[in-house]
Amino acid sequence: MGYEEEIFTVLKTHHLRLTKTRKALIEVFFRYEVPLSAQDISRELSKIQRAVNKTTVYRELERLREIGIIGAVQLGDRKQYYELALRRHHHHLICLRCAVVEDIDMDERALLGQEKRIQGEKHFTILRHSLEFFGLCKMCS
Amino acid sequence: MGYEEEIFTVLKTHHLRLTKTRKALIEVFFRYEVPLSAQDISRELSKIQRAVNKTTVYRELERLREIGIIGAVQLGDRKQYYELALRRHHHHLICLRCAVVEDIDMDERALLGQEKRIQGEKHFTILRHSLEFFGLCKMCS
DNA sequence: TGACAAACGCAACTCAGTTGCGTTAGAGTA
DNA sequence: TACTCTAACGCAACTGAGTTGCGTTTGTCA
Ligand SMILES: [Mn+2]
Ligand SMILES: [Mn+2]
Ligand SMILES: [Zn+2]
Ligand SMILES: [Zn+2]
Repeated sequence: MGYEEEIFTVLKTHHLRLTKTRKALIEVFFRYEVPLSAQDISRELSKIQRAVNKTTVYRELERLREIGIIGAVQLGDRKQYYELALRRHHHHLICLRCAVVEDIDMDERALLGQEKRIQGEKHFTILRHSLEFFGLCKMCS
Repeated sequence: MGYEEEIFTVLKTHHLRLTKTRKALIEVFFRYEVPLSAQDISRELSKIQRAVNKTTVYRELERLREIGIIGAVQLGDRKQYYELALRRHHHHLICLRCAVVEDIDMDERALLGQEKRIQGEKHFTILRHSLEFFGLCKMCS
């Protein structure tokens, strides 16, 4: 079963319908590898003649996040960004000048070790972490 | 020279005056070890009979950030938080249920190694990183 | 094909932060 | 101490991201 089919199965188990809007919105995430904001989504849907009200976009993003299809990312400005949660865990490089975003894979074994230590010391259950790198991209530095 | 005096010297070199408001605002940061929002600052200033207009708070926070006295932190909600930049580099544990925030120190040697590798591979100049841990605190888990 | 809940659009709203502009007040100088 | 210059301040109006309530439409399943 491909990723898209898997997603549609997840929707079904949550009694979420496969509307044209929802399908188009999920496809937007498949077409971009960078985190997208509500406005990004709106713009992309308009481009393909599937314009929707912004309330729908926000509600949809929240629903997809709740059921784990997308995940929220914070890139340092006041917006929420989202990306497909099925991508393997990774972090981002964010250019402070041109705002370009790049996915970054890294060996997190040391980090997971630290998490384990912190959980023990602080009696805090760590569920997730956010790690983003800010700086200047090739073009801007 | 103590920290406060050092800060006041920095202000002077940037031609920033030592107003009652600015002094009180900086002292608020010294009294709390957790990141503070503009509203937190406003509330604390009101408590000590030094209430100021919110525009002043926002402008002041931005100025202090520009000259490096405070640094911005993002804790997952839509607000900006700030803390004294003179604190040694550290990260945070954030409880997803009660929102309590705790400073966390960790060995970042492995992380700095990864940064070096990324800089080389991606031709991206990393200037800073944000690393926050989300989960459930002792009381909430 | 009918019923029912999910999805949708719209307008009005909230909340964090910003802008323009006129007034007030530190701080260096006379 | 008074003078001057500009940083700092308050206020009102605004912006932009996201939210809410509610009435209407549409998918899905029987
Ligand atoms: Mn990504
Ligand atoms: Mn801290
Ligand atoms: Zn760049
Ligand atoms: Zn808690």
